Amino acid sequence: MSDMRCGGRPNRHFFHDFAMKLSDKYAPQEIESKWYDYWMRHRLFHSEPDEREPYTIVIPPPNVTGVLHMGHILNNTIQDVLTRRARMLGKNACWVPGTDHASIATEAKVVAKLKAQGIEKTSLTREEFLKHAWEWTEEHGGLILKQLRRLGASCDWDRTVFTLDEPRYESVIKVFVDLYNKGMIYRGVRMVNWDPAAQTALSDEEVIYKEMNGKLYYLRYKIEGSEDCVIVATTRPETILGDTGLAVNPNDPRYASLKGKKVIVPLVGRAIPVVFDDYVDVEFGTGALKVTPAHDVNDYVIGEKFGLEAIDVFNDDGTVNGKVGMYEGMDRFALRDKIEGDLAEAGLLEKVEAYTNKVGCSERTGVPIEPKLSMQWWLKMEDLARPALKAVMDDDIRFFPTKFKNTYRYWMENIKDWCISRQLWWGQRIPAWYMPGGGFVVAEKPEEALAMAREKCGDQNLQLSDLRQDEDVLDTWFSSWLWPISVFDGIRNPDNKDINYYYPTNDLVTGPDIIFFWVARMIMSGYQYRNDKPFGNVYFTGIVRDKLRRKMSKSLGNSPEPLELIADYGADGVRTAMLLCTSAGNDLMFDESLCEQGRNFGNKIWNAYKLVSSWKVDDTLAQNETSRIAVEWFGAAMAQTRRAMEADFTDYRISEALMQLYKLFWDDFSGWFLEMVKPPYGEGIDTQTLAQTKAIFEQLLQLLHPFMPFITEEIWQHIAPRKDGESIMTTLWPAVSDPDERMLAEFEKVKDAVSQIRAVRKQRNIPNKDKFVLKVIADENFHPQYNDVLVKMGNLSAVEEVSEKDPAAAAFMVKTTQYFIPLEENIDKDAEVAKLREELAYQQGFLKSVMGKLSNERFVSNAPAKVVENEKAKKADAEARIAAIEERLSALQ
RNA sequence: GGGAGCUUAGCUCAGCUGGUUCAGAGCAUCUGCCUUACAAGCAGAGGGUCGGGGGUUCGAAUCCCUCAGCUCCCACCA
Repeated sequence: MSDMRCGGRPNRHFFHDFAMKLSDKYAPQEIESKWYDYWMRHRLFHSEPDEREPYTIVIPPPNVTGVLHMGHILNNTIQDVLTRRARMLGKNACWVPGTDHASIATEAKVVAKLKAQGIEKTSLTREEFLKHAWEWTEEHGGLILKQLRRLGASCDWDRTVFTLDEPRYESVIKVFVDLYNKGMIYRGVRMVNWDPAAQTALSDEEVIYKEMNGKLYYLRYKIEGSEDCVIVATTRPETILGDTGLAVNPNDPRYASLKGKKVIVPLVGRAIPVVFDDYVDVEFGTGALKVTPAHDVNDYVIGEKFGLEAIDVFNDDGTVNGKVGMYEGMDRFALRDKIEGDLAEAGLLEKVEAYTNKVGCSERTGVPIEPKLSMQWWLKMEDLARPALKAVMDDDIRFFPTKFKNTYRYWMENIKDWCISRQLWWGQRIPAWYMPGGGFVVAEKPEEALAMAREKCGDQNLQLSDLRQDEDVLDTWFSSWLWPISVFDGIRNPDNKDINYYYPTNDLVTGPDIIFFWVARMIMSGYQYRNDKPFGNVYFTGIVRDKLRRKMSKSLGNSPEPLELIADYGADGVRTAMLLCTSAGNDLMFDESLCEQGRNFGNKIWNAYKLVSSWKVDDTLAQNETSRIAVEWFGAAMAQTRRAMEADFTDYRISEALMQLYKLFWDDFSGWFLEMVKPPYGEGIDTQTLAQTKAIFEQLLQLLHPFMPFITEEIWQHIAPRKDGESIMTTLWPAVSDPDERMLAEFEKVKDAVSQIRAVRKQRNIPNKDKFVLKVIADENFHPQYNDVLVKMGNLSAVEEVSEKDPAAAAFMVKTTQYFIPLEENIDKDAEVAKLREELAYQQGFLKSVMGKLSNERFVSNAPAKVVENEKAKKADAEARIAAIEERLSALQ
């Protein structure tokens, strides 16, 4: 993109030098790295506790080996805007960055990488594997945080942490031991979601249901001692190996005769009892359900109820084990096809239908989950959930948008215990040690465990080597749920300076997809370990989609590469693009053309600065009236915007806040203010106006800085002399003040008049250079104090108050005021008359509707007085306009 | 199967507790302009019976009912 600066010399800027030639177009590339380095060099992002009010955000930690995608751009742009704004409001802003070890995802990547090198994980010891994993982490780790710097993220990088670094590791272990000692963690055999690819248990939240095209198989189960059979529909015929029962609904007359009977499992030959349970849906399939307690959650429940055996027929990798003595070693999906064939051959397959159903799949590996009975560690959730639910329902923690409160409540009220153990190596290893004679002890350190074991066993000669530590690690979320506390080391040192100062944090910016995984659990841990909420507000972002509403994904290839976008449009441009199309909780349709808009805005700012910097002071000049008004009016306009932005930020309508500024800068500042104070060609500008313009420009830059940090710093550094180490980011935002509403309203009329003058010029083909006198019949909507503005902005020779209408003129109205532009050539009477009639008809229609209301007794008696007054004013207004139009019409004819 | 949300200009969306900030914004479009900051620009203009139907009300984009379409979340239908 070096051709972006074609024609211009390379931008080389020096502090305090704003007289030199600036390039035509804003070239963000070198400017951005320059200022980021400057901010870093002066440690401007760093925060230490002090007497100021803190403002804290903890980053949702991205996967340590992840790379930046558009979702990160969105999420982190918002966090940066919030952080920079807070900083400029005088708060001690601290945005803590970090990464997540992402146990399953990272372990899977490392396993795959080793496999590519011909190394099987199973051939490695735990220590060897972890060494590889750490190497991988160090090689790829933290790249994403470096990429965030390109975006301008003002994180306190000195505070960068990792969920698996030593303090965080120890914190997790400490919490595990504590919860165990409180009786909230237990070990037990339960039906878990088993991922045969990763070979680990998963929590319910890690299972996603995918619609899959499959088949519904109708199998024949012979009734023992009879030639009849029961037809059973199933989507998983391979699980017949584990069938230990057949269930039918007790109210189903078709099967009433089966009471006390047994049926024979096809191929397997096992005789299994028929049980009667309401769970069975008479409508589905044939109304008969095969029961496989070891491989289906519902079947497990039925099995428990009727004392059916649970036969686990699969190995951990999803292949058939030797328990049944058939099909041993086959993969579960290969088995399905094989069994279909074998059943058909044996005449035990009634029919097969196409069938789509939802299959639970692993969030990480994508393979279908195998429900499996397994010994795991569990965390009781009931007590944890209670205060966490209350906090959100009472708006102690506020959700944006609020609709997620419902989702949250439903989950919290139906919460199930959390399976926290994972059969992986990459993560915090569960601090439980098994004793030779059975039983286990839980302790933070091996030595403590040994002491406890000796105590428990009554054997003082017991050695550490006699104990066997649990092989499993903890769910990644069991470390990230402590994040707002652990980043400040508040678990290990609950009374340290940082945690006491920064906690609770202020805002959390994250996606609704992890509301249960992460948000809810952080709230729980917050109350458990700090007795306080972890954050005050949660801003839920939407999903970044392309303009066709498709989710951005690698496979579709519809996701732009963020760093390329930044290279092409500048970080400020990309940030602006993101912010322009986002609102809390709504998906956003991202289109690269938005980046153009963002870039164009940067260019607009750049050019405005170029203009101002080109002005030469003429200190013999006094400030003219137009400039005086411009400064005063713009102050009011800026105050109005400032106030509106404050409201927008309160509601986290960040897109709106930026749009307010966008319009203020583009329309009001560039289109009106600068044009008003701009000196005529070849002339200088008075000292006061230039100073005031620069002061205004600086304030605009300050307001813009949280959104567009780079360009605002660049110009701010140019616009006035700065010391090394000074930065716009540490200045204070202009305070909120009340705008001069009266002036704003009056000025709107002036703008309207100017606009109409320009329209007349265009309609009549009057060149912009040609000056003329504007005549006006003054009334209460005309404010002569702005005549100089009208003259300058309308390019008039003068404004003249008259009392007579000028029929030979182009006329227009602002509110009730009539203006005339005398024309040298005769006007097109017919066209003018037609136009006036059209306007007349509109006004008459308007008047009629107003009169309709006012003549309606019920309206006058029921509506508030204020509303009625308003209608009366509208009536008077319309009447005045109609009178004016009619007069003009008669003058023309 | 339950729950939540959405439907307003060509596109993306604002419109809070019904009444001149009610029909708006940005982008896109059209028409003029290379006007000495900016064509990545300037000036002007067009464009919507607020998803359909019904109701409440003096008055509905706004409240209620109903239908249609879309989206998301939760749930064990084999």
